[in-house]
Parts: sequence; C-alpha cells; structure tokens
Amino acid sequence: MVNRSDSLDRVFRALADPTRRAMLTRLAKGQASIGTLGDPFAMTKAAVTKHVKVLERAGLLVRAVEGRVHTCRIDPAPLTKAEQWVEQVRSFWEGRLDELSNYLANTESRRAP
Amino acid sequence: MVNRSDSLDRVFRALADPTRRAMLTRLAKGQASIGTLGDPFAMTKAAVTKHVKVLERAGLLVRAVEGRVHTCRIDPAPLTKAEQWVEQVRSFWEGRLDELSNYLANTESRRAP
DNA sequence: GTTATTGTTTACCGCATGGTAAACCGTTCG
DNA sequence: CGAACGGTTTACCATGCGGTAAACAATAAC
Repeated sequence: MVNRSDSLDRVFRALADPTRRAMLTRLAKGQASIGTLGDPFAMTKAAVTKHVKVLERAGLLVRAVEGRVHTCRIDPAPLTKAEQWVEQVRSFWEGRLDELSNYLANTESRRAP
Repeated sequence: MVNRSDSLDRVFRALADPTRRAMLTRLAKGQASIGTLGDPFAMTKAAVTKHVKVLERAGLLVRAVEGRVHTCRIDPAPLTKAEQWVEQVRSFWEGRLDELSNYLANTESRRAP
C-alpha cells in the first residue's frame, strides 16, 4: 500500500541532481531546444537525453517536437505539489505545541536530576 | 566544478523516498525514537537505521542519544532551503514575459505557414 | 541525392541505493 | 550476574542511475 513510484518520488528524485536543477533553472527563463539545454554541460547528447527524460517523466518538462528540434518548456505544476508537501510538513512542525512541552519536560528532567 | 554532493542534492534525494517522507511527516508531529519511527514499516531495523542516516546526513533529522534510546527530531531548515530553491524557479517562470512572446510568435508562425 | 544537424537507442560500465541476515555493542532489567 | 532491549555494523544481493561510445533515425541544408 506504499503507492510505489509515487509522483512525488519522481519529482524529488528529478530535483536531486544538479544538472537537472540547472536545466530547470534554464527552462524557467524560457523554453529551449534539447541541444541548447545540454550545452552548458560537458556530457554526451545521450546523457542529456536521459536527463530530459527524467524531468519529463516527473512532469516537470514538456516537449514539443517540431521537425527535428525538440523544444522544451517547464511545467511548474509538479513543483507546486512538491512545495505543498514540504510546506505541509513544515506547518505541522510549526504548530507542535506538544513537542515544545516535550522538549521543556526533557530539559527540565535533565537540569534537575 | 559541479559542486558534487551539494546539500540540495542530499535533501531532495532524502525526500525522494516514501518511507523517508513518512518518517518526516511523523517527526513533524513530535520527536520519536528510532524504533517508534520504523514501527509503521515492514522492514529490518538495519533498514530503518539506514533511512534515518540518510535523513540525518541531509540535515533534516537531529539525533539525541540518551542511554540506549536515540530520540529523533526534525530540523526544518533544509526543508526551507529546498522550498526556496523551488520557489525561485517558480518565480522566474511566473515572470517569463519573453517566454510568452516566444510562445505567441511560435503559434503565429504555425498558424500562418 | 548527399551531407550535416538534432536527438534517440542500444549496449555497457562503475557506483550508489534499498533491502536482508547475522553478528555485535551498550544499556537496562530481573 | 545473565537476559532482554534498542540500535549499529558488516557482508551481501538486486536494482537503478549517471555516464560513455557507437549505431541509428529523421529532418534540413547544400
């Protein structure tokens, strides 16, 4: 029941690579062909193809084939989902009153042995 | 010069696993021992140890050893950094005026061959 | 019609990852 | 003391991942 290969899995995994993050940063400024996307990196076109595929399967990148050039644009929706997950955890943590009392109790018991 | 094993790498990689995300969700509600943390999952203690280590090395989890029990609490700072990265990309994308004109030009050239 | 351009595909390699089993270590309890 | 408890460590395994080289496919240019 673990919902394996969840979409969040793919999104976070895609974001866990500096090359892919740089590609997204580039795409955030405007669409680009795959060649342009891979230009800043010293790697094979095959490697670039793989990275683009990872981003694509995470839903972060959308491809528009026109002739022999594949133009890529970013899709921010999965970013929003990931951000919401993080924010949810953080908000839970922000409102942790029992946790705070726990911490105080702990500190107290340590300070007054 | 790619700044390998960047902290964002470790954070996003840590978040890319459903078990680890569930552990963080649990920890957001309050601190817990490692045994308690691993309780919901059908896996060995060794596996739980590994997951906790991944979270720890990503800076998302802090451990307090007291006797034989290791109490874990969440540290939201790396979450904030990750969130900021995502938000930065999104904000870049939100203000993509040239991208919009690009898109329009593209559409135009397709509609008027 | 040949040649160059843009990307993909297909092995293949090295290494990290998620998991297990089993031995181990330190602490607590009876 | 010895036994149980809470975690870690050490092999070990299967799988996935990032990367390459080389062959291929399709479109554009000459």
